[in-house]
Amino acid sequence: MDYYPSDTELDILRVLWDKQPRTVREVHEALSSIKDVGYTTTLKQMQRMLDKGALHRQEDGRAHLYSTSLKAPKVQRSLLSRLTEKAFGGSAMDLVIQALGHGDPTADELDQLEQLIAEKKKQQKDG
Amino acid sequence: MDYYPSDTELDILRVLWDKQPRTVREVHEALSSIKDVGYTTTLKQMQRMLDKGALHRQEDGRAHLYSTSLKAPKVQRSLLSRLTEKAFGGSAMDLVIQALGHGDPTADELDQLEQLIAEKKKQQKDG
DNA sequence: TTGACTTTACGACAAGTGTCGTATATATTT
DNA sequence: AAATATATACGACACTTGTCGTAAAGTCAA
Repeated sequence: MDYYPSDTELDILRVLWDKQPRTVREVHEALSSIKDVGYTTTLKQMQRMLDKGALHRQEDGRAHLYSTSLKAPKVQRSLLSRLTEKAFGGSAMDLVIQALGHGDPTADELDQLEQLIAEKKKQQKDG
Repeated sequence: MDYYPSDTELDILRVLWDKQPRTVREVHEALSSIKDVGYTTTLKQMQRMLDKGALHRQEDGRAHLYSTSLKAPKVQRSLLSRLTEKAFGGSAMDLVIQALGHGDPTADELDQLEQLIAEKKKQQKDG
């Protein structure tokens, strides 16, 4: 049911989330800047994602234009909940604390987070 | 270099983190409560983890006692940083916000988190 | 000692993943 | 038109993962 993209698939998804649609060449070039991989490797990976329904495409002359209809937040959430389940015994808070403890958040981010916490607390009081 | 346990490996690690050392039988029984899997499957999985160095073992009569020297927080951190990298474009804060937004934290947990944030802010001011 | 159990050791197999090489068709450039 | 470049389609291969089946060896009760 759920779809948990592999690391390489996520590389491709991130490129498309940044800008869609793109040709294989464009995706490949974006990937090249972060890792060394052959063009046909990227092509194959994208074709497999097409088969799975993670991508779709339209003709563009001799080439193809690929897009994804998967939404980043949704994919992120499913990956997070799997990790929460499997590595943190189901405790999302433990995960948050670990993630926060070893990151290097900016002041703005901390403020943003405080605000989110305040909202959560309010929700509890009200509902 | 880094070791990213698979989901099934994590199932086994969590059992051992809870109590060590254990025999294959014990681990298997713990796993049986959460999923339906054959004894030799668990055995094989543990043998593979032994090969990788994720587990070690000592004789105990005819059976073996398995343990892991991997520490939960360390494994959790490496999984988190991979996810941060691959699914959140490197932003740990985005991950935290997603994780928090869809969890259902208790008041205590929120307090704990606020305290952590306060510490972080203090660190910024001081250092 | 003969079964009945329990354990480990192996080998196997299907899926999925990461990576390419080659072939084929279609432009483009000389 | 011939050579060159570029796209897609395919097939292959090595590895990993999840799952078992079966064999072999050790243990224990009848």
